[in-house]
Amino acid sequence: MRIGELSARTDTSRRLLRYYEERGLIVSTRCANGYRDYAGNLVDRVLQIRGLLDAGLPTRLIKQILPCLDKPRVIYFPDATPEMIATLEEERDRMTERVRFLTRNRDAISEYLAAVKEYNLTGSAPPAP
DNA sequence: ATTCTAACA
DNA sequence: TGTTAGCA
Repeated sequence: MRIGELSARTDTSRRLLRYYEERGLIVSTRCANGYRDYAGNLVDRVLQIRGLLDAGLPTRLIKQILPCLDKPRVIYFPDATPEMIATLEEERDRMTERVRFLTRNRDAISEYLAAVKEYNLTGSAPPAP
């Protein structure tokens, strides 16, 4: 598929897709006219990348752990330096904290919503506009 | 019509 | 990241 389709299927701008390629996060072949040609499996990969980026990981780290994200995770760890391991452990812990944060606020909103619904069912009539 | 590279009111 | 220019 060309960049337009990948962009639509991943809800990612073409500009960003070219940038990810420049960073070595994704690859593409070229058609005779010079247009980039992407493999279908990249849809999942781009989504994966966006998730990692959103979690706060820098592209250079993502590039290193990307092989572990593919279907056959039979990849060996060539350049798994202890520094990188340490950084990843930190990132993982930050993600854990974020999950706690999000879970807490999601639950708070759920309770608020439940309370509002209950009020509308039993409370008095709402003010007229 | 769509994509490409390069560059920045 | 967006946007724009000038091509192909």
